Amino acid sequence: MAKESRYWLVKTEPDCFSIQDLAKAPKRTTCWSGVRNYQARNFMRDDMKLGDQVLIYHSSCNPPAVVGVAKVSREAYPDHTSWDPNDDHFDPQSTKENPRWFMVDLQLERIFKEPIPLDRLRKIPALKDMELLRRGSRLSVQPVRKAEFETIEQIAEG
DNA sequence: GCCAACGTTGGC
DNA sequence: GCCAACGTTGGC
Repeated sequence: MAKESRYWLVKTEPDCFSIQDLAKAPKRTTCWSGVRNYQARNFMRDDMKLGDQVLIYHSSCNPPAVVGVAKVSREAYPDHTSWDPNDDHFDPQSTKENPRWFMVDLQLERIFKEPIPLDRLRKIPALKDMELLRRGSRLSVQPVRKAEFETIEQIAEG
């Protein structure tokens, strides 16, 4: 499924980096650094392609919600924050010769007029199999099915 | 390769 | 702040 996915969802804590921060970034673009989970890394490194659409999700906030859409503007390259001893995401086992962690660049497409909160997503039958809604789901980069993406877009457009 | 201990995520 | 669920680590 991941191999064919052209739609994704990434989580971010808005206290740390929000979609509004992305809107203010140069070229409305950011490198998605700091992912330190192998499954999430593999999706970024192996499967995310230029132009793929990415739902932005705000987590650890009230309410947690899907807040907008970005697109992949650069495919995977090594996450340099893993080499910086002063960075929170430093990993001494990642080297420039053999990088362990990767990231993509994301460019903002649009911010939803109304964020779609988690409890609302849970009530939508078409989304019942979303990874995000799975009990205990913690993946910070995850594939989204086309139909799920389109359902969310329709809701966001009112 | 098993699994207990530990650390992290993230909703509530 | 709590805690369930999950991922990683490391001893054996």
